[in-house]
Amino acid sequence: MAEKNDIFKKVISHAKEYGFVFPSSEIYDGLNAVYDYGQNGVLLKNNIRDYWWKSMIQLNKNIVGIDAAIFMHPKTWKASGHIDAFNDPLIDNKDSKKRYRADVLVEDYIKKIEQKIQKEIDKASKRFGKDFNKEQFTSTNSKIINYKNKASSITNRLDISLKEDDLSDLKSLIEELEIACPESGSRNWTDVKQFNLMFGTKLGASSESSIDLFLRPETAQGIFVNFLNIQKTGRMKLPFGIAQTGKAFRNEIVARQFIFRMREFEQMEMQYFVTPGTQKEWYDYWKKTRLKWHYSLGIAKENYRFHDHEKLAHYADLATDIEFKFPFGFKELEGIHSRTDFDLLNHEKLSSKKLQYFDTESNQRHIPYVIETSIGLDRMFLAVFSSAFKEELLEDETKRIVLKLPNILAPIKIAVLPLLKKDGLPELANKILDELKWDFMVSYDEKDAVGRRYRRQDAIGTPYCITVDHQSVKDYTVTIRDRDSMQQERISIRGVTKIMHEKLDQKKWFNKI
RNA sequence: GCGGGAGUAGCUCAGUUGGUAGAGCGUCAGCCUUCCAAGCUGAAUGUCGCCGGUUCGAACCCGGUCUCCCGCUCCA
Repeated sequence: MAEKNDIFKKVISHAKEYGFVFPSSEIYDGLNAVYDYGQNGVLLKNNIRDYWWKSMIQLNKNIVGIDAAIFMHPKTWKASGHIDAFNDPLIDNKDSKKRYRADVLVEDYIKKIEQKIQKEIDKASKRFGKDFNKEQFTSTNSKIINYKNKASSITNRLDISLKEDDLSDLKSLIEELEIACPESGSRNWTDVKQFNLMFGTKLGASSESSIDLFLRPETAQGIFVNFLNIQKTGRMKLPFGIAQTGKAFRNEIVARQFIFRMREFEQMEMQYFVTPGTQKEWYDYWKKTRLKWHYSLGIAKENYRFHDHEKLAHYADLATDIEFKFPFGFKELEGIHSRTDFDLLNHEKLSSKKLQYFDTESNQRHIPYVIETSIGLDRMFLAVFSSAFKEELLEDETKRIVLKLPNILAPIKIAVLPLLKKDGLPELANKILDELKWDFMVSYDEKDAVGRRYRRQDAIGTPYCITVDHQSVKDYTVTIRDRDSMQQERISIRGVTKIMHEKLDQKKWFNKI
């Protein structure tokens, strides 16, 4: 564990030292769980996004992309269930240090009363046998009437205090009912605190005319509200997908582990709309397809695993996570959910607009079912970055720190290095740079011994270094050095662009998906 | 949110019982070198996380606060 922790620390340091990730507003001591991507980080992040985008949209005839706004109509979050589900009153027990949802504690108490009622019914049923009339018994037995009254008055009070956000009454309720911590039996509670996982903001500059908004906690809803627009203007037929990437915001209670759980983060989501009844087969299809996408990057397969959900979210009928072995253990990287018609159905109810698909074969209208694939871009960044980070011991026992990034994701593809800073080598190197820069992200470096420059490129994961030496000036050839093997080959300068295209061929990667 | 650990140069860290800072690597300028870090010369860089207190004097002691890592909790 200490060793794991060690590697994670090194990964974080490396990310900063080489311009990948910085704490946000660092000169002001940073901001909790907010990070900025640096000059190399932004390239890596863009490349990951691009690899995902192309695999979804460019390579699939029936998937299109959109870019929906971060601000959405407030009703969106009512329909999506986030207003209810992302809004929890929490209470801590001071003795056991355990945290509970205050409303759940009360609900559990009500359940216990219901169990008592059931017990009375069972007892009576046994006693009276065939003659037992449940209706009559429950409506006349004074014990049960008392229980029922108590339960319903608690339920009422809970509903009112939740509706009116009366947190102090919620606490009074817990105290009056003498609810104890299930773990420790202690009744030493903190005040109830409201945790709203959605960030609130206001639309409109003046305070009278402004309305309350939320920053989106997921990008998916931007797709659902545009479902009809896209289906109609794009003449889309089921099954079809809509994909988008973009920022989402969650006010996490605890945000930690570097860029793994941030309050502002980027999602890459695709909603696949299917005919009801076919969701299971498409769920299986996307499970397989998404795992193949991950495998295509060449990161060792044992770093991935599925984790099927037993407890399903309010909208799902099937759900799984693709988990990745981060330096701190296996954690969720991507979610694949069968979301049923939950979202479209609710948007239809709240907007009073029909969000249905007309199936010309069956001549019937229906709300499509949805399979969602949702991956965190920042998590993917961390997965790629941490698994690429290697400290190698070379044969001569010197240490080499190298980022073995998949070529297609590397921030800089090629570094052009004149062996010496004289004899016309820099001039020739710059000529090569000027040719390559139109096709590739290229960097140039002439400072220090060439071996040191190779190491600098290794540290940011540059797959190829082109070195211009004295022979280059004579016969117009250069050497290409491979990051992973550290081997060199000599090629003609005339064919350099073509050869680099072959070496960095995108198809090689996409064909594995 | 609770508990534990930590914050000194870009990175890793040292700093003796309080006397206002150092090293290695890196960076920059130059020299030398035709191919895998650590050759030579020179240089820059820190309000010792921040605020306050104690003291003649604080990187060091005390209080608060911010940030990071770990455990618990939470994570539609």
